[in-house]
Amino acid sequence: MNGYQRVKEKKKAAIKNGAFSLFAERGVKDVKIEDIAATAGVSQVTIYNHFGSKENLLSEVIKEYILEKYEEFKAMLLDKKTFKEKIEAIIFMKIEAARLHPDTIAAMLKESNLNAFLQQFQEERFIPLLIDMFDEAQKNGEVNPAISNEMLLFYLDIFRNFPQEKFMALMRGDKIQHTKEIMQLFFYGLSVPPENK
Amino acid sequence: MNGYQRVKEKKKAAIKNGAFSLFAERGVKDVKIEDIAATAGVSQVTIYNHFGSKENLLSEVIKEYILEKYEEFKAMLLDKKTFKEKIEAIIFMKIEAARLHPDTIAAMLKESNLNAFLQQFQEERFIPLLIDMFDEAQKNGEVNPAISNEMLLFYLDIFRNFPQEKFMALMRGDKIQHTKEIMQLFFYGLSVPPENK
Amino acid sequence: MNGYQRVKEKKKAAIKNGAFSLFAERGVKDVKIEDIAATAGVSQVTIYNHFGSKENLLSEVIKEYILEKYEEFKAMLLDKKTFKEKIEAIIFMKIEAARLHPDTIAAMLKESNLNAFLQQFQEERFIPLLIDMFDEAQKNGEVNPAISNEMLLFYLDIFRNFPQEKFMALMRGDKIQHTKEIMQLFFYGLSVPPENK
Amino acid sequence: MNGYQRVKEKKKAAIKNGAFSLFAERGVKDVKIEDIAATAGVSQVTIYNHFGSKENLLSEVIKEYILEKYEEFKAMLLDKKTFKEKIEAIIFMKIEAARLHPDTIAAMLKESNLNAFLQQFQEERFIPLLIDMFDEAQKNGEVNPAISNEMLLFYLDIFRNFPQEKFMALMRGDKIQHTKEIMQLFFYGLSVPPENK
DNA sequence: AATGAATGAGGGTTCATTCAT
DNA sequence: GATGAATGAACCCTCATTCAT
Repeated sequence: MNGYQRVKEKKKAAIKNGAFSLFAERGVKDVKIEDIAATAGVSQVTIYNHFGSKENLLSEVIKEYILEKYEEFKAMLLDKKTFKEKIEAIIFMKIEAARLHPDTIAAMLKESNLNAFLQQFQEERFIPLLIDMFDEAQKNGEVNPAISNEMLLFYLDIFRNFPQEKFMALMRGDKIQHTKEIMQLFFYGLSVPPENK
Repeated sequence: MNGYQRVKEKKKAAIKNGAFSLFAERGVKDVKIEDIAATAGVSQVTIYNHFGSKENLLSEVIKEYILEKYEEFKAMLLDKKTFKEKIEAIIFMKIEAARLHPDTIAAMLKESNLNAFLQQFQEERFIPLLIDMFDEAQKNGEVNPAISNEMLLFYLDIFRNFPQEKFMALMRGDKIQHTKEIMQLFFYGLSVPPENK
Repeated sequence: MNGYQRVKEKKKAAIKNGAFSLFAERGVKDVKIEDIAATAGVSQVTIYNHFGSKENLLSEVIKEYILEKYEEFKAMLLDKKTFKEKIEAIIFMKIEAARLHPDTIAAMLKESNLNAFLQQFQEERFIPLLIDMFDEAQKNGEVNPAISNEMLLFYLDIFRNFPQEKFMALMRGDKIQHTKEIMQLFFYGLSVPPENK
Repeated sequence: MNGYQRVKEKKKAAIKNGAFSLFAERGVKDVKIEDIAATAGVSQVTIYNHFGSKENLLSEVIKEYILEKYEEFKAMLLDKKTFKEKIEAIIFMKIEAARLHPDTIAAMLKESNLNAFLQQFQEERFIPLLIDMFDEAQKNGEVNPAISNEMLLFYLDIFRNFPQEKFMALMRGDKIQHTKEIMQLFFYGLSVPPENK
């Protein structure tokens, strides 16, 4: 890649970054091309030269975001050793994302026409990683072996999509205590956990 | 109520119902007043005569929806006797709502300027009902008494806001089995429940 | 006229009065039928039953106003004896009108389709009165006999149409002194008046 | 100035000119953006790109007009030597304006939100020029020194605001004779002027 | 005769996108 | 390749007026 192309890629990246932030902050419908152009310090037409349309820009932005998250996620799974650590890390990755762009990511996905892509990505990449993780935990006796794979994924999703504002409010209280409680709820639900008996 | 008023109330109701459905289906921004008018079988101006503005119509529609849900909720709590039944009912109320208007209700609330109203409503009406329910369950030993009120509310919220599409997909499988599993997760988390030991 | 008709006429009068005030205050274009209805305490349709259209209501309102002013004017001319008194009264009638509805009367006339009527009324009724007045004053030596009728009318009009806000501001100062000065200007212009020589 | 700017300025000027004419002819309320766009040979949106809103366009148009008139006025005062010439020129400037846009300028000003600006402009720019002119004329004995500044300004305003249609009608008669008469009225009022005695 | 309800015909404004330099 | 300027297609909302009771 020569110098010229590098500059070009930088511009594209600047546009994408700005667009992502704006989309996440305000929702796709409330972001004008004009805003993205201003944020990236380019003209509106430059955006069209690079991306063709707003919809297209949105798609590219989301794809990049998903890929990035996927790599991060895979690395994390390798890094953490025990099941509990992994679960904890998954939940906190979600929290971090939520803190940065409170729940508009989901809205962004909806506005996009990437359903097929996203589903495929999910099925072929994310889910296998999780299934492996659960399989191992069930073998180790860390997870109730009676629960089906699909239910486990669903359960995890429930925890990964908890309402952010509420969570953030909670975490402004006794953070360590609350974290313990959440993990407890995740592993033992409402019942009294064995170690307390 | 005279003839005029009866007709008027009917029209207003027709507009509200149509507006609610459209808002929930497509998102507020993607619904034109023209669409609502066509759905309700009136002219656009009639909508303005009744509601003043799109924003106002949105507010009224949401307020009505919330109040309705609240009454339904209160009645349900009185009807169900045990804690488990109540929890089950709560989750299934949410599911029913989700089935009818997949997760755009939240988006509607965001577009509205009812934040203050909603928060107050939540704090003064919904939450007291839930706190009472949990208190009683903790006294009865049905719920771990070490868990704080705020954490219990948060936990319930997690379950009430689980991702709909996934849930609907799940329920197209073995419904009874899955329901049992969800309740188990809610009460015992990932751990092996006592009765299975 | 029976009781029924009397009530009806009262309603019409109430509508006209309200309409006149509103038209004069805000300008015809900025007054909605709705406003007039509210001011008169009737429904919009009642206004249509009585007047047929906004334009028509405007016409009737103006006609009535002009006729009233004409009668008042005629009476005043009979009442005042000397030419100076008459001129003074003319100017002050104009001022009074201006104080009540600052310069929107002219705008009202423009919005109406009464040009023909107004011109005829002017020519056949108002102007003859004024011409008589000037003729007499010229015969008495109170007015320069070299000035033509049309120029005299024009000169009078100049004084009757002076800018209101400025005048009102002036009158908040030394009223008596200013009134004297205006009369002096009218009769002697910028030159030093004879009595001061 | 590059090619872009030149074209842009031309377009802006074309829009302003067209807007001014239309506003003056029909009154602000009766001019649609669509009309202005058609007159200037651009699309409606171009007008919004340049001026932001109808109200803003009106303001800019008025401001430009006022500034232009001010410069013209100042130049004229320098050009004319004697007091009488100046007064005559002032009156005829007004007449010319009236001939081009019969008394809708005032209406335009009313519709605008420039009251503060106009008042300041008046007080800081126009009035000082006139005060100087009168001061000098009073020193020279051309004007009755007993008349206060405010009254002189008011008197001049009266003459500058005389009813246009009437004046135009008059001027279709013996123009030179009438002009002489008006000047006479201005300087000597209704009384017999000294030179005729 | 009077009213509550409804409406047709517009008018201002916005925004993604294209044109011309 | 990048930009300033221009635009078509909508959308919200208003108001004089008519309909139905």
